[in-house]
Amino acid sequence: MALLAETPSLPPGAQLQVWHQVYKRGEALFRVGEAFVSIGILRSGAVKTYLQREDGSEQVLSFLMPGDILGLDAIASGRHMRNAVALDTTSACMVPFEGIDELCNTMPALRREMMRQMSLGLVRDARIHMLLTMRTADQRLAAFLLDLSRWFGARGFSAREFQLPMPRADIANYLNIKPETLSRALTRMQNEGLIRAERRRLLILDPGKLQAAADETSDPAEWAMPRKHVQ
Amino acid sequence: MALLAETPSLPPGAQLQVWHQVYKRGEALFRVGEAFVSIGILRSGAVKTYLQREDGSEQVLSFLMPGDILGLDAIASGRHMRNAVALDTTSACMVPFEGIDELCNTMPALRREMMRQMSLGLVRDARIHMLLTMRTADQRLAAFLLDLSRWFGARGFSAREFQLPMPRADIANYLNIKPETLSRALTRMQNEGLIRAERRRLLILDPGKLQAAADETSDPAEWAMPRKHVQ
DNA sequence: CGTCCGGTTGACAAACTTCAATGATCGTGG
DNA sequence: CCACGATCATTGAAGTTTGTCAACCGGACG
Repeated sequence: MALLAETPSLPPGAQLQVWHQVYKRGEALFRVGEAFVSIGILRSGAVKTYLQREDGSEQVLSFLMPGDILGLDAIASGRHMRNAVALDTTSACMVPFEGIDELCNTMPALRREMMRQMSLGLVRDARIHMLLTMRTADQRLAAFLLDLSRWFGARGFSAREFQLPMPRADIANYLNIKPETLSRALTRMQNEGLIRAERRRLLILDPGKLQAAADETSDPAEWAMPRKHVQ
Repeated sequence: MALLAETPSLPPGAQLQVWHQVYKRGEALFRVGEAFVSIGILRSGAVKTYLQREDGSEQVLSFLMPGDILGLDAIASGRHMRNAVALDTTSACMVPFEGIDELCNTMPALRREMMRQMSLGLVRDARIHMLLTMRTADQRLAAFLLDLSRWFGARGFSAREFQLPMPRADIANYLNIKPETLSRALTRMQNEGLIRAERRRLLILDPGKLQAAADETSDPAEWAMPRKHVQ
């Protein structure tokens, strides 16, 4: 998000107080209910966001990687709507929303970029929805690994070999399965030669088969084919 | 969304070409890939949005009710990112996004309202995420019915008795269960006196128990209690 | 009045969770 | 430097939930 990342090309008289902040593994960037003062752009490291259930268990909502923006869902209420903690040493660029809001009045480009980012957030959430509703744990895992792979690939890193930024428990929680199920799915994929996973190192041996595993359908013919009216 | 709903209080010289449109059950408001020209505010009826999977099956992403806004996720790419079809006779107020975008430059209040709406969309998606990751089909169903109930209640309708705007198959798809499972869950809840469901009419007999069913936890003690660093 | 579609029910199979135990790795303090 | 405990990950066996297949029912509609 170039427009938020730097301060050049600001109209004369405008200023945006921006600062960097570093978080150690486990530190909270913000918590549910906290007043919303600034959004953050992740610079390095990784972050997970999550909510607490009534029964006390937690639900991981998203993993954020460098370039991602935190806190946009807090705009409506002025309070943060989810917890965000660093999964590792993480640095973020914090920008007071007050200032952004002001600048949006005089900088149409910034306003459009903000809206674009929020729109992207909605698209991403739909993507997560599709991920969560895949039939089997293996499918979800395959799709998740491919997502990560593409993320790294798109940024010039190896799409074949990378470090998982989060522990198994968080991946399992995110995919809505138990860690045991995740572990079994991983070993299955290893035995079939799709991947190699040891600790946090992940090696994708056969991207094609991994994609096939993500797309796999139980039934050959139709499934829940859109009914009438679809033409 | 008052600011988008009417055209009064526009600055002199501004105009927003707004029109109403009526869709019959099954008609598409828009489809994936279509150029994004206008957002829609649902006036009456109900809409579902969905995406097609690689295997041809569909995944319902959301149900929209009067007051909800359609198409905000299309801003980033300029193309619609999901299909939207009317679940019943539906009227929507269509507003060209071009015009909104222009007006945002001169109407800070409109800009803020747009951002607020998108932010609300992000919050809602997180809510769906929490719904989808509930443990059992019964929990998801209970939570879903309560959501509907609150929606009606908040708008002056009966929170106890209302019409389900969508068929069973769509509810099941949305909750990521099979229609058979949904049917069984419904009969279970009827047998326990929580609800009464026949055809599309839903009667909530015991809201307290229904809420309890949604919150139910298998294990008494801890589950996935947030680990360290949570203080 | 028969057909079609949406919904329900039963029996069985598959996927996932639960409980329990073991192993590996890592940071910390003796 | 090593030992220790804690965390993280893996595995097995048994239990629960959900999916699958097939049949059936009843209202809507032509």
